[in-house]
Amino acid sequence: MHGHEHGADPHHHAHDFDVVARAEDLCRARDLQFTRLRRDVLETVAAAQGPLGAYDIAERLSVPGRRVAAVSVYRALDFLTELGLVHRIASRNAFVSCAHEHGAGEGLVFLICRTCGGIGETTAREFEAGLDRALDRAGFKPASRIVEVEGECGACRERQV
Amino acid sequence: MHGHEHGADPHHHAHDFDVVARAEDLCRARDLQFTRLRRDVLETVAAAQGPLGAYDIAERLSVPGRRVAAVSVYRALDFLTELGLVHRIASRNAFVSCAHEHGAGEGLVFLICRTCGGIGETTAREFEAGLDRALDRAGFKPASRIVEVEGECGACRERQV
DNA sequence: GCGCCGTATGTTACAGTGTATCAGCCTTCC
DNA sequence: GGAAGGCTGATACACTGTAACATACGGCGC
Repeated sequence: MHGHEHGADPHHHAHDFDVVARAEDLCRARDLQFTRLRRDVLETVAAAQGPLGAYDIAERLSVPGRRVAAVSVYRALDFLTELGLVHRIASRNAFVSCAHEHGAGEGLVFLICRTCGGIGETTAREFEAGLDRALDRAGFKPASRIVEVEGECGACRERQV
Repeated sequence: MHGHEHGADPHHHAHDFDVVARAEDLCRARDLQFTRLRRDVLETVAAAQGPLGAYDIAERLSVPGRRVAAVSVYRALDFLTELGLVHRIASRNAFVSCAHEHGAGEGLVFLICRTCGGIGETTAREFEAGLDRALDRAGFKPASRIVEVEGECGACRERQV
């Protein structure tokens, strides 16, 4: 599993090549800089099969003559995460790219496959609504949510049948 | 916020002193050892107002003459987490104690307060059901779930009105 | 041109998180 | 007594993340 499932109709982006185009649009629209480093980091994450750690990214971007420090990668990742182009997987301390548009109340869920190590996504509005009710009961005012499920993705289940 | 909210009727344990008793029962029932280190770690986590990192715990347990290494704390935390006596907060790399009984299909949610830094809990079966449907649609077979919400807890909201 | 300022990046150092490995200790079981 | 297994200690190491400061580059006013 190295793409994304989205909503009730899972579909896969084997390459996610359009993330960069989306990044350019977003940055133009908001008058932000889409620099070389940010592009490199985004492309690296998008090209990866699974989630990448910041130091992995730094290593992949470092070639003899140009060394990219992890701290620079973190800054680029912060920038990209802010724009929603990259997601952080808290339970793995790693990052994945994402070309989707994400709206509020969408109920974004990350699916972490134990077998292939890939990260999928799905959304569930109904679950988001149920969560909101629970938060309301508890008197808690939410600002951000993290929902991560570990298990086995469909592709890996089929493969081992 | 330094207790736990549970279900529709939030209640607080200011001290969680009964966690240790629960640990003893559990270990007796399963023929596991509730050693001094494990007890110390559990008591330290339970006594804390907010989540504690493993190194924090190690430091608090270390006195001149007895130094507790972080690695020992990790082992004890693994043990306690396995029993459900301690929860790991993935987005904070930290741990909290918990005296509840947790059943399957319960929909456990961690509430992380930005203001006081405390960790609350709530549960929402309906939300769990919605999540299960979304996972089913995506063809994903779940093994474990992490739901963490960051925001502002009820106590802090009242305090600043 | 020149200086100023804000943003992005480079560099180093450091703090925090987590695991691997080996050794010793203690209890239990034969 | 001796073997085996579980727990802890100790050291080293890898990985994750941030703080602090310096530098480079581009725009803008003069």
